Amino acid sequence: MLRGLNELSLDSKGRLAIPTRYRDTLDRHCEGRMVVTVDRDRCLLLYPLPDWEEIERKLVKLPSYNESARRLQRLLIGHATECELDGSGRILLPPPLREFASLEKTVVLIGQGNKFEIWDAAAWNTQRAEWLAAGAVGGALPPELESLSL
Amino acid sequence: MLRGLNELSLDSKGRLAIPTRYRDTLDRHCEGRMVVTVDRDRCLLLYPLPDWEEIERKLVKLPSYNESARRLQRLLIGHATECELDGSGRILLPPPLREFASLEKTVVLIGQGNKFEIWDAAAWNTQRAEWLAAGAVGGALPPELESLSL
DNA sequence: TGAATTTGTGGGAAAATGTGGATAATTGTG
DNA sequence: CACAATTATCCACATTTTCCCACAAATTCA
Repeated sequence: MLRGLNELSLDSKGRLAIPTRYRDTLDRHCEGRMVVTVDRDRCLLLYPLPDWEEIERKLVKLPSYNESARRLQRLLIGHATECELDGSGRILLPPPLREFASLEKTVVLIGQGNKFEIWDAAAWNTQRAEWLAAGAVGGALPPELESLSL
Repeated sequence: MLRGLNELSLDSKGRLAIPTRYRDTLDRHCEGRMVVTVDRDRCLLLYPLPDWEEIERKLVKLPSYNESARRLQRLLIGHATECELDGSGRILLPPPLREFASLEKTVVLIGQGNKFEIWDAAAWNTQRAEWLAAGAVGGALPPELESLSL
C-alpha cells in the first residue's frame, strides 16, 4: 500500500528520485516498471504497470458514445507513458507531462494506495489549504462516508 | 484503549518520546509500528499500524470521483507515514507533518481510544478554550448524539 | 535517606541515500 | 554513410538519515 508525502526535487534532466522506502515494494511488485499519466486536477498519476493495466482494461470497456467516458479515455490513456526506474531509482518524467502539471523544481510525491500523485509543490500547498478550509461542505457525502469513523 | 493527556517536548531532531505507560500496550499490540497522519484540525493522528490499516481499507474503497472522498484520501492516506518506536521508545515525526501541525517544542499527546492526537501545546489550549466557550451550540446533533447519556 | 533501577535526553559515528557530472549509446539528419 | 545532437547509463562525492550508546535526571524500593 503506497502512502505518505515526500517533498522531492527534479534534477536538471527532469528526473525524479523515488524515495528508498518504496523501492523494495516497487521492485517486487512491478520490477520498476511504471506508467505516468495525467489527472483532472492538474497533477500526474504514477502507477505500477500491472495496476495501470487493470485500470486501462476497465477504461477501454466504457461505452464509446458516452461523453464523459470518452473524455476520461482521452485524458488517461492518451497521456499514459511507460517509464522505468533507472539504476539509481529515478524515473524520467516526459516533458509534455511535466509541462501539463507545471512541475518546476520542487514537487511532492503522494502515496494514494495503488498509485502515487505528483504535484508541483506550490500547487499542492494551495490545494490542500483549500481542502482544509472547505471542510465537508461542497458536496454530498456518499453513504460510505456518512458513517465513517476514524 | 488509549487515554489521557500528556505534555511532552520534541527533542532537537524532532523526535517524540512516548510515555512509558503506553509502551507495553503498543509493543504487544503492534510491536511499536505506528502510522502518523494529519487531521483537518491541524493536528496529527498517531495510529498503531493494524488500526490504521483497517481505516485505510475503508478509505481506498471510496468512489474515486466523489469530491469529498478524494479530499479525504489525499489528506489521510497522502500524509500517512509509517514510523517505528526506536530503542528508547521514541518516534521520529516527519518534517512535513511537524510543519503541518506547527509543532515546535512543546506538544500534547492525547489518547483517543484507538489512536493518539498530537497537538502543538499552544494550539491545543486555544482550541480547548474555544470548545468550552462554544458549548453545544452551533450545530445540529446527529441522532447518535441526541440520545447519548454520559 | 541512600542506592539501584528505570526513564529522558543528547550526541556521535556508520551507513545509506540524493545529486550531479561524465561517458557511452542511440537516434535522427544532412 | 558519417556526423551531430540528444538520450540513457554509470559512477563518485557530499549530504542526510538512522541507529546506537552514554550520561543525566527522576523515581522507586529497601
